[in-house]
Amino acid sequence: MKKGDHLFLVDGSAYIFRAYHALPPLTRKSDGMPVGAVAGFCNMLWKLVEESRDTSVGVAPTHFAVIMDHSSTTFRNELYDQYKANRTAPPEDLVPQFALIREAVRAFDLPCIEKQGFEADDLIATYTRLAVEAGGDVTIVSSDKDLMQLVGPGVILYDQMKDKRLGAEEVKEKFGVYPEKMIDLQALVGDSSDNVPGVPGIGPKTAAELLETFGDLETLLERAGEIKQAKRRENLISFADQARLSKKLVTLEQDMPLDVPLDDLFIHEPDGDKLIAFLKAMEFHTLTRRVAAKLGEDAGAIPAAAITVEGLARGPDLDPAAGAGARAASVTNLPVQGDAVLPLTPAMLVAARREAAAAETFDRSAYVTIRDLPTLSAWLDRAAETGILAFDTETNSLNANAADLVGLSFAVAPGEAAYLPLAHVADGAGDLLASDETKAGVGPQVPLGEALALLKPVLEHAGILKIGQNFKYDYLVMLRHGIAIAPFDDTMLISYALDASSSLEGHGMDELSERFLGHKPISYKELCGSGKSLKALAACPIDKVTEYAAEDADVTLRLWRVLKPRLAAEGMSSVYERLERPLVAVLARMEQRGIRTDRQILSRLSGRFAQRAAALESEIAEMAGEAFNPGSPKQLGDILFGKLGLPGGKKTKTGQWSTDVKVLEDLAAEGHLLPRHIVDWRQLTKLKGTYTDALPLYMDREDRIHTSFSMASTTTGRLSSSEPNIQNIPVRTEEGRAIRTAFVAPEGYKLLSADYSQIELRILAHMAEIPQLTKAFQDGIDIHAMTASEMFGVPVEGMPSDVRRRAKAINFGIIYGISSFGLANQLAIGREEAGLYIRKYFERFPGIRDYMEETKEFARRHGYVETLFGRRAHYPDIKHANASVRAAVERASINAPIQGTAADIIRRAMIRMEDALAAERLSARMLLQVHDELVFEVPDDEIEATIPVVKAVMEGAALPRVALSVPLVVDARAAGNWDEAH
DNA sequence: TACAGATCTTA
DNA sequence: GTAAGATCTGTAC
Repeated sequence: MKKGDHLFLVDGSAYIFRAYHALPPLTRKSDGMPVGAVAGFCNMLWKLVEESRDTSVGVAPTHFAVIMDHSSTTFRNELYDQYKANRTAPPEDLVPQFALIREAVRAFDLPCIEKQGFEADDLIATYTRLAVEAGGDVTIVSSDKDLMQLVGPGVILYDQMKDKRLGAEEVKEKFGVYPEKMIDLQALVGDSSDNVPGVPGIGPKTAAELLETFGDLETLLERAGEIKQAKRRENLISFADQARLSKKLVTLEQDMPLDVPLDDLFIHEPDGDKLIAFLKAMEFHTLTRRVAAKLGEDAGAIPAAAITVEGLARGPDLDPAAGAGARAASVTNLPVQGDAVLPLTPAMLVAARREAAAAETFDRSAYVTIRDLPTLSAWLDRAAETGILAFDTETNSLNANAADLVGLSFAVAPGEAAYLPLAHVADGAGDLLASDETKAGVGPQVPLGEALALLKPVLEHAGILKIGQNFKYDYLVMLRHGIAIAPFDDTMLISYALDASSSLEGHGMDELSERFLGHKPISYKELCGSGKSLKALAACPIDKVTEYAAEDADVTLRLWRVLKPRLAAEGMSSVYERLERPLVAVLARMEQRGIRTDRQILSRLSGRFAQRAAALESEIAEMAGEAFNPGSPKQLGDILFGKLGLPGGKKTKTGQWSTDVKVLEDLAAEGHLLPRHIVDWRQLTKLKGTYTDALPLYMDREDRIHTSFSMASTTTGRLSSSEPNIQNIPVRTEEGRAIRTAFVAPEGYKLLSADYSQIELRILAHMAEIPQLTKAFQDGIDIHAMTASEMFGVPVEGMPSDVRRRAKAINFGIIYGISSFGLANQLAIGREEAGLYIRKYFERFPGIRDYMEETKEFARRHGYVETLFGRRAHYPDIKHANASVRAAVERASINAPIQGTAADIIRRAMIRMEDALAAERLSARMLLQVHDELVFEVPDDEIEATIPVVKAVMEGAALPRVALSVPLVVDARAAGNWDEAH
């Protein structure tokens, strides 16, 4: 080993367990021997060997070894007899595979190193030290945090599964300390899986914070008395020795005796025959083919090695003289396609697809630019052959309602993708003076009309599945060209049905690609720039756009191959097929229609708001004694609590004075006029800035506003609305409600608003099976008054409005996963009183408490909760160590099934609505959805006939899948504008 | 120019 | 106490 050399150390034991648990059980066909972990191990090792030879990715190794654990007892057990005592024995079908895996490493001609009494980590630590001392670099292939202490100059950790390299900075980012402090951090935190005790009550965040403050473990333990938090201080003092013991346990031995010297890990010439013989014996057909192709060997000519369980029991036949490594002289680049063995179960298909996706690479230079009709035609024929066409539109705008097509991209198989430019112009040709010659400067393009004529039958062909990412956009763009795409799949929605979660990332293509394909696609920014340097897509060079656009289609197709089988494997097909996919076209049409808006009303309101705000502003300045920006919480805080010396209450988490409405209202209640004015000023400027000034900017030539609904941005299944958000148009105050009068129906039409009454409480009554609530809903009784009557013993007749108000707040609180803190806030009462109310409520309705506990338990057991229709919301943080974080996640998990079931129900209503209206020959058009409300545009003379149809569809939307024990009630009203209809 | 934080709007 | 999105300010780049 010398300077410039590079040692790869594979943490073999970790590899085995990951391979075993990540993959479904697999047995050798011929004799049923379990080989799943062996298969996973070989695939990962082969991939690593292949990748590491690609010097463009990293530095090619000169030395290479696979390190294994030898046995379960090590020198650490002498330090602490409980070390790793809680480890369970490895699974029965994994045990025989250990020997096979050692055999596999030898087949790869790589040294397989282990030593009695030491862990693999100690061997890794020792080899690492020696290599660094010799001037070499080290890559440790593992993601185990126990190894992070070794990271430093020349030493990195490589997580092969995630394709992540960890240096000192990444360790710091992950754990808050640099690698040299990792030992101290682990000593404090402990490790439950290794039974390292640590200090109770100290987790990674606290440990990093303490080490930041005190420097190192010893100093911290000596000065523990200075710590403010009582519990933490006590624990650090009484468990100091336990922390010191933990430190010994987690410290890796860097100077253990070695049987194989470092220099013997040098990579030799390969012996492909031996590897192929082994792989054939294991009956890993795909990998055998892949390896043979890469090494230029004829697999058929090589006999399988004789490997049997019995043979292994006698001890493997060692051949230390054999060469090493798998270095090919000629590298062929045959993509491996298809599933080698027909998978037998959905889970196996998922695993096979995931494995295939991880192995496939991206070659942007293979993408094709389609410049003539025959080429386009050939691509569409290919789509007809495969039955699959991943498809993406490239446009000049993010707004699908206004976007013009610039080009289309297609993929028919992984790596087989093309771009069809349709409306590209030479750079600088955007202005009116551009001549035809300038436009011709980008080369020939298929005329739009001819391209669409060829595409339409394919995009509407029942035998060809179109695949998109965020397909509503592409659907809408093509709809505007007279093409209604069918059938289709949407990878964004598949991902959403599978993985909706508040803490996981979103479902955008770039994120999904990195998560599932380990590939980072070209970003729009890289292609077109951003900000000032932003260039129109149509003006970007076609060869660059080809790489970008074809890659998007390619990525979409590969994502579909990985994600689609998961639906069946995880039981989520019906959510996707009944609640997600059918809504795409419905929403696309709603967005396309838009809602008519009265520009004059908005402008009059803007004027009125401006005038009143200006008057307030001058009064505010006068009272403050100086002009300042009332819209700046910072300046306002300084004036109120600094200059004027008013009693300031709360501070925000950034240390600023809080000036939110509650603080200001409290001050106003004490008789201060300035805060009152600020509150009024804020309301006026809010209404003006967010609504009356902003809405006209979204109006089209027909005075209609087209919002964009997002189907995949909530955890619960609700939709969201943006640009503009029509789901938060004011309604509570009179001034705010005036804005709703600007949403109108055109001449000869009315707006019809239909909303579910108390849908979430009804769902709660059903799900928690509360007899009193169910009965009240069945009898049509005022539910809040009934609750108040039960709780406070007040008769419903002549009930004071304040008693009902309190009960109403509690009912809502229950849906939100009640806490005494929240209820106290809502009702402006003390925490104790709020807690009393809650206890009283649970006494009256014990079923609700049971339901809440059961929901939390379900979430803890599964990591997700479910709606009545099977939609899942994932909460991976349900067992979070921080109690307040955990409580927040618990509340969310209580709310999600209720909110989500309501969302599912209105989705079902929307999906059925158009057909139901058409069946009655009604021409009502659905325009908006606001969580529990649908807004329609209805011809004057059809209103009477439409209302019962709309109500019937909405009230029956849970059926037949779910028969609720309570009725769903819908209130519907029609008027000239949204305010009066609502 | 980009982003986080505070605030406010809805169901 | 649940679920969202928009706007404005202030600061970092």
